[in-house]
Amino acid sequence: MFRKNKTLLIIAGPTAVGKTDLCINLAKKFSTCILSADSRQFFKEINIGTAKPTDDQLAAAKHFFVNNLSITDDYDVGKFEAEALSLLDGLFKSHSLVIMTGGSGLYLDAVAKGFDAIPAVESSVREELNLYYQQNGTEGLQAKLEKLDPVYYDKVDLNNPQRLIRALEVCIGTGMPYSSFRVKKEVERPFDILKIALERDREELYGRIDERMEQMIAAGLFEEAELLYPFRHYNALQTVGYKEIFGYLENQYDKEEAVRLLKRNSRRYAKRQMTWFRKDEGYHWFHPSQIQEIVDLIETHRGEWPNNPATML
RNA sequence: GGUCGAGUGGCCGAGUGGCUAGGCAGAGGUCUGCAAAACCUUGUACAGCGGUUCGAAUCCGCUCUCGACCU
Repeated sequence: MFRKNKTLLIIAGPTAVGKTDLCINLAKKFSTCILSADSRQFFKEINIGTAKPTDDQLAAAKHFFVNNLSITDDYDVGKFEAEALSLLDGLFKSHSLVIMTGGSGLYLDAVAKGFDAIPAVESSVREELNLYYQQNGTEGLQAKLEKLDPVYYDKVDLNNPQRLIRALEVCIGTGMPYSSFRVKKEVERPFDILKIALERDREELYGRIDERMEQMIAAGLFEEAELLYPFRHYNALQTVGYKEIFGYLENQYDKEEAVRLLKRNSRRYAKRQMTWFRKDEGYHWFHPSQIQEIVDLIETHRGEWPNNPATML
């Protein structure tokens, strides 16, 4: 077995499954760093509700893409893909193994599988489309798309305004049908990729989610959300953990209901994440406690065997 | 022992003879630049038995369970 000297280890998994602890252990064991692929931990202003690594954890292993953006920044997966690739390029000069972890399936896939190259479109196009949507509804968007890109029109979820708007902004911004860019070809990365996904029993996971939400609340989640209230319209704050509290601050419901929604929406989020990871057959599944099995898999995968198998456990 | 009331899917809850109530929770899924987002799908449930009827969750009887009151 040949030794793979540039391996990107992906650790995926639903929220609260235990990715952070496991990754820090692995980072220490393999003397490497962690690249976060979490679409909310980027933002330095939102802390408690995103379950970011603690200061101690951040100190225990070098992290990238945590607290690197402000909620007022415009950001998207495309940018993340480019930045992550260029960062990895540098990291692989000094590390043979780098860990990427996170719960954002799309972000993980962007790095692992690649995205079609679609020209950037000015944000004003989207703003106009959002306005058009407000005035003409989903039907209006559908009608536009049917004219501009009948091929994609047949494929999209016609009820999903976000999908419709994205396709339209590309059509309008580039003058070419969105479908003409969607070749969906998986790219070959200049490094090897090993994909691991973490799972726990549904009840166990939900129990952890509820418990962690209580901890977040005790740590001041409501207070943090209140401070961020003026920024609630930023995309970064359209997120589980904050939007439920904004509703409470607007007196749409009481605090008890806000807590219920916080927990419920976190559970649902976890469910969606699992749906995403499940359909990807490239993942090796483990319970977070199976660290030894995970280490074994990594070492086997890289063709590296421990000098003395007796010390492994 | 008697009188009265109630018994609807995991929970709440409408429905008084024929038309999928609904909500909550849950489950499954979609996904290429807002993704912790957005969107889709999803339960013949009427306590049991028998009867009336072309047709019953809805009417009648009995049984069971729960509750209230009475003795």
